[in-house]
Amino acid sequence: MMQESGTETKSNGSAIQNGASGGNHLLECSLREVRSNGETPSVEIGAADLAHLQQQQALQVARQLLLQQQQQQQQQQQQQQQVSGIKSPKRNDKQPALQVPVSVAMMTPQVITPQQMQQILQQQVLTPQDTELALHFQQLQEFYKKQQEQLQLQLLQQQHAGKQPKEPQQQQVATQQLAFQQQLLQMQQLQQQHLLSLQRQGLLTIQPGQPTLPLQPLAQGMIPTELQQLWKEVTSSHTAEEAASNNHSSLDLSTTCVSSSAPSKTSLIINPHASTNGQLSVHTPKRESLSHEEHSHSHPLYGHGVCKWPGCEAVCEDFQSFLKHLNSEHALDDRSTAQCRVQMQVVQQLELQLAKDKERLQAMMTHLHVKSTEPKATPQPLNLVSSVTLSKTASEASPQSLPHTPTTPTAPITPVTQGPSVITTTSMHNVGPIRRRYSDKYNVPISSADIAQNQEFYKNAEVRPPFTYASLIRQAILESPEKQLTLNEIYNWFTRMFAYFRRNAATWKNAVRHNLSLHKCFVRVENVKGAVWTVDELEFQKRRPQKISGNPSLIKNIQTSHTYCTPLNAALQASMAENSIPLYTTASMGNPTLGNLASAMREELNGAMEHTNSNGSDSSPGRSPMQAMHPVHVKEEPLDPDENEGPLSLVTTANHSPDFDHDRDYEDEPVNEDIE
DNA sequence: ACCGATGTAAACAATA
DNA sequence: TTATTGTTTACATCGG
Repeated sequence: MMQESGTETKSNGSAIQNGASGGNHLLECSLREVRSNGETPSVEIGAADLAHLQQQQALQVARQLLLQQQQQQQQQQQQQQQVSGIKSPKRNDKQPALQVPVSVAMMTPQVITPQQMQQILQQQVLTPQDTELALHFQQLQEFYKKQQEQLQLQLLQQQHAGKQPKEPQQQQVATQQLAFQQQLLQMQQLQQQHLLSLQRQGLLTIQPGQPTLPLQPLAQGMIPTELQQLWKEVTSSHTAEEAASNNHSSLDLSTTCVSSSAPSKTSLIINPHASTNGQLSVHTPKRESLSHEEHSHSHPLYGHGVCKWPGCEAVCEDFQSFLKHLNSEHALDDRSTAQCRVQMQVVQQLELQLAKDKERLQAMMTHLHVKSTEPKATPQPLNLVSSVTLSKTASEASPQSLPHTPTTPTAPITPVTQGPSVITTTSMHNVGPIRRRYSDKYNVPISSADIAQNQEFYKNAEVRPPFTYASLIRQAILESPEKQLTLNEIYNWFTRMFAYFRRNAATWKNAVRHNLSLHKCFVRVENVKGAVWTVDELEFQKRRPQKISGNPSLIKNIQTSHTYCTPLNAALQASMAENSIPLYTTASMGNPTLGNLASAMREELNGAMEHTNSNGSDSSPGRSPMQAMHPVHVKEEPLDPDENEGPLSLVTTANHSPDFDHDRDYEDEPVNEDIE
């Protein structure tokens, strides 16, 4: 089982990495840019709204055009059937596959209106954390916008080129449709990746009670049955076509080849009325190319010398050749129409998904906003970490009460790990333990919006804290009044402070023990009650001297500085800005009661900010360590019942309050309970 | 490529 | 006997 998990993790991780190099990159970069520039998300979103609205309108027009065209084709088909009666069964089967999705896509304009989005964003006073959420929402929107833009351009291009008759190029149809299918999958992956990034940043949290993954609907439910059927047919016909014309590239089709080898096969793929449209293919650069030229080489369908028509990737030396290629190879025909239909399906589904995500976002923002303003008057339990200002909310009572999206109660926002948690729920079962690396910390915005909020965040969201076990253990010990804790008390601290550690107890407890034994900085001291663990600060500081070796003075500063959060935050922001790391702004870093945070955070960030002037504060024992926490990622636990540890009712500490009895509940929680 | 830090898994022993 | 605690080893991953 373990080996399986490990393997899964590895492969998953690589998959994610590969995906990270995809189209999302630009979006993420731009987002970072926005952040670094300090632009307000509201402005950005407002601009995006306008663009979105325009695109919606254009898209709607395009849809109508296509719809009309399709209707015309349907009529022609009926006429043709009546006259000739020559129809292959497959062809008939194909017809609905191509048309039904179109009608669906056209008739159900389920798009997110800018008004809706703005409503969401304006409904609440944006806290820094909300701002971050808004940014991510914008990021999502940008992604979908690009999708729609591409579709729109395709439609427009077809509209112009459609007046030119064209010859069916069935082989190309098959090939390109297959490639288009791949492109669709790629788009899904992009969305998955995007959602992954959201989740990795803690904006989407694990919700054990919700089975559905964000992307699951996209990969499964989101794909209409008709579309799947179309794909199947495309795939099968592609195979047939390959056998028939394997000597020809998809873009190097001769009329002879098409007419001799593909007629019956193409009928499986494309609308048989293509030839009845009365459109003759004239490979003439059209006037519309002028409009394209206006865009110069920024044509959405052209980039890096390659045609970006879905599934095409034909090499075009220059823009002119691209335009020729576009007009000749992607004229208005059944193939292009079908591709547009598929693309519309894609866009439609993406819109639907966006709507769902938007709802989630709204719920999240509402939840966070409410929580941030939520009165926190609940009496604090007296225990070893009683000094930590903990606000106990109802949601803390049980991991089951984690934030839920009201709109998708059955669709859990999957904790995203480095693995493929966004793929399918079933695949997640095998996702092995994820590794927390420094890079994770860097890539994740620092959620320092509010210490209390962060605490709440990690206490309620099963997001892995971006700290090493050693740092967390140390923090737990330092927070205790006597700077010493039993192992079980350390356990309790973990489960109390992090929802993430309320599951998979066997794993992380083993890690805790392992760290305690491994690191010299943890000293076991025999006590009356047994053994307690203490921290040897010198040893701890010596752990990674190389991290700040570049500037020895930093060590001094770190070890001696008692400036609290604000300077540290400034340093963090500066460093993050230098590293183009998106980060939250700090809302309450200045809270002196939170001074201790730094110790844990600093340890984790030192390595990342070697070049940063360390204004970090020293730890202030007895205070919260959570001054800055980065939602990194959430690990998807393997579904091994053996992972469950029995209730740890060993809390012998007198300070242990009944309020924390739920710690046991966490440990009782089945590891796989949240999955699905 | 190597090494250190880290995380995970597991075996094993001591102890309550 | 069982669970907990503690130690140790092995392996994988990542970044320097």
